[in-house]
Amino acid sequence: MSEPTAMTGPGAPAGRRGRPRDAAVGTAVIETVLRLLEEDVTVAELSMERIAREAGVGKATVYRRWAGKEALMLDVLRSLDEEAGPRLTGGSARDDLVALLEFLRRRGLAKRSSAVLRTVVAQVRTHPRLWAEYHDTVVRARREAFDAVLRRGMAEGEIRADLDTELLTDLFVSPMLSRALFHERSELPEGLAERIVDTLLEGVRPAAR
Amino acid sequence: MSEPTAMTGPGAPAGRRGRPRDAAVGTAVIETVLRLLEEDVTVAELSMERIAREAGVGKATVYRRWAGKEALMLDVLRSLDEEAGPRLTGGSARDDLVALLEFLRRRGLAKRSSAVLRTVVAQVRTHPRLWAEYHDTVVRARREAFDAVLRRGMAEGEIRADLDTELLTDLFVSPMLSRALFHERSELPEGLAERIVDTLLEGVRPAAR
Amino acid sequence: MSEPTAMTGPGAPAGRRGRPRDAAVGTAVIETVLRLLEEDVTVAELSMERIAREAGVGKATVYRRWAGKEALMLDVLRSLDEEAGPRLTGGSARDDLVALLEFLRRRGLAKRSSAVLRTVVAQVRTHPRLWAEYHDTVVRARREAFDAVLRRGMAEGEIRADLDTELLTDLFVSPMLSRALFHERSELPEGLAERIVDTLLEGVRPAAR
Amino acid sequence: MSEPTAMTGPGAPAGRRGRPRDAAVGTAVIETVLRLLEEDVTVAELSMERIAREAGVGKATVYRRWAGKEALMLDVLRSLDEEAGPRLTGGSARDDLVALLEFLRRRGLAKRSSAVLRTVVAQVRTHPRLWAEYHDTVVRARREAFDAVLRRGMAEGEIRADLDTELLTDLFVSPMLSRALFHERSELPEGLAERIVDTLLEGVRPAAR
DNA sequence: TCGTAATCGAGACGGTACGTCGTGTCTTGAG
DNA sequence: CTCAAGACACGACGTACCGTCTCGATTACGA
Repeated sequence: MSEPTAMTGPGAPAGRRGRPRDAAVGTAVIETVLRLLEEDVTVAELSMERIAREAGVGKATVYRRWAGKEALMLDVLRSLDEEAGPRLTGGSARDDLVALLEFLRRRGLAKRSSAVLRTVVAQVRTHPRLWAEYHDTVVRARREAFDAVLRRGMAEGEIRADLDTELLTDLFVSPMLSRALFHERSELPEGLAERIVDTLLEGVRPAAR
Repeated sequence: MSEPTAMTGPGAPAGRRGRPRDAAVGTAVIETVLRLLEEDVTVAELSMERIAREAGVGKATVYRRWAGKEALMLDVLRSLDEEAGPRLTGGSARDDLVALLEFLRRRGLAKRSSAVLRTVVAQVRTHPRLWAEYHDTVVRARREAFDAVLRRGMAEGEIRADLDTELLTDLFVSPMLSRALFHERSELPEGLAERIVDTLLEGVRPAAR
Repeated sequence: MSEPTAMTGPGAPAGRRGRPRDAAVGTAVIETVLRLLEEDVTVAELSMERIAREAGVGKATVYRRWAGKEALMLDVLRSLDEEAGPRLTGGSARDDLVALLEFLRRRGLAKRSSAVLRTVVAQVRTHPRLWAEYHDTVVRARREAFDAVLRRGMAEGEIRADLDTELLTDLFVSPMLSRALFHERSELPEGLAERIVDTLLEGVRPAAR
Repeated sequence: MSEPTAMTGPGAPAGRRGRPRDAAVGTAVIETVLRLLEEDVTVAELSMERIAREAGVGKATVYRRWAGKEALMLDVLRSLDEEAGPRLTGGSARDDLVALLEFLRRRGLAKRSSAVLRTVVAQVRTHPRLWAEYHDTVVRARREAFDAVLRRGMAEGEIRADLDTELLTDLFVSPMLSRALFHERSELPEGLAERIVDTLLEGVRPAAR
């Protein structure tokens, strides 16, 4: 996990004296949340009370690390994005775009990730401060990866240079994201990444052009 | 509003004996929720208790019509989609697609709709059954409108006929939707609909064509 | 039943026009309460809602006749005292006192009466106006019967004339009443009336006198 | 107060881990009930909600100690019987009987006790299990005190030895109790205890003896 | 080797909301 | 005007969580 939210995370808060924080506690809590979400526990049924109970941890201990349920959820969300992003070939922009989308598709398919994404994102979304924080770290990084690939593609003549990369990123990312967040897993079939990228590259207007 | 949730809405439930339900109650409740959301009341502060109190309605009366907060939110959500969809010119597919997206953009800009969309969607999203219900009514209708326009465009040679309309719909809709749900209002500038449609039509690959 | 409480009872209220009251309704309600009490339904579980439901009667109809649960209970209570009191021999005062107490004992034994007495009295007790009303009708009549017998006994030299009949009535009645109201049915054995009366007559101080 | 009801009272429940119960809470609640009853608050107006609010205590905290309103009332009732019973002279049985009854009379006169007795007894009475519990503790103790005095009186020839002490206890206690519970305070005049005891000792039959 | 100090699990605490039920009133259509 | 049915505003019920607060026990660091 990166740096936790407000109270600082599992490690000791600084150079204090006294019993140091047990790093295992932070892990146990986040793992418990993930486990419960995998077991189809609704986010609405996910009370701090229950999380602490199932993690075998005191409630105060949880609040010592996170300011509230949403702050905890933010860290849960971030824990998913710790895995290294996709390796980019550095070859054609088309292949890199496919790789980036394929990464999103695979994450949407993984039971763990998908459960979290589908429910937790909705929760964090409703807390402006936390959403901003999530956006600034995870989302921004993802967009910047796209941005970089797109700019390189423009430079190398593979992508039209007269287009806004912000808009382009949305055109590529949002179809995959919307399926991962709002649809069934069955709507993330193999080859989807390629189809999205290629359709966008070719355009929807027929041949004749 | 279409047919309400489970307990059936403001109208009489089935039998006809006894005092009939007061249709004004259903309206008052939904209007109250919309008002509170416009007043920047957090979803967390939106208790059934408060809704009933501010609507001047008994709590039991609310529960007589909706099974819970989320079911109520579903109807609130549906109430937003009652407004007539966009008039389609029946002219070029391109113009109809723009019209459909422009409708979404305008709704995302409207204070009322936007506040509700951002928060209520999050609530309904966490309840699979309700989300499915929302999807089956509102979302499906929207997708079918796109589907119809796309098929007509294919028939008339304006759209490539070798593409899956499901995927195409996602390509057109999700960029606009994702901005409405996840970004700031400032990211729904005028002309966005045209830019999305035209970029998709032309394709992202440069020149040669 | 004597005259009901406030709204006047089962008969039509006076010389009104319109559909006359159904006398069967009043009966049905009181019978239903008695039946439920016999079935060991606590008085706390006895809601107006349930009474009306089980009597197959509209709630408003009940409220048209009684001002509330306690007023209804008062009438239920009174319905028990409609049975003719004990036949007094007019012979010795001792035998009449025994007869009066024996009547109370038998009523305390009867399942129906006992259930009502044990629970309903407690309820009515907490409503000063209703208690006064009950006292003025049922209780006063009982005390006056004792009073008459005692005065006759005094006149005929069977009872000490230097005692207050109010106090004497309490001495005779309250032991039986307290067992009927607060103890088990098993504590109302045959012969209890005689033992109370005779002990009181003889006195508790030993022989020597 | 003796041992509270079911959940056990103000003290810790069993285990020893966790924050111990605050003894002040139990006291505050019972005192609040007594205060409200003294302020002529009807038993119907005595909601758990209000008790908790006025005691400045969380509702859950009340329910942690008492299973319901009636169980709480039982403890309120018991709190009245904590005051030391009357000092018995150990002299004549007659004087001890007077002292015991005089104690009951005074309690019936005290505003606090009287208000509680009249209303709380009614509540507890309607719950067989709680009434039994009250009976087994408070009432039994009172009866045993009478029983002891009576047996001593019998042994010393002051009381007829051929009588059942159970019945005798009822003969002495119930007249005073019935006035305390069912009559006005004015019917507990000074000297009442003596009159009851002496009348019972002498007997009601005149002269001849 | 001792405090001193922050940690831990446990669980009580004052609140607030939950969803249900009962109260007494009302509003239907039928008689 | 009555009736059964049942909706209505209100408010209490008993439960569950929230975030805070003690407890006793544990575990480091600095004196």
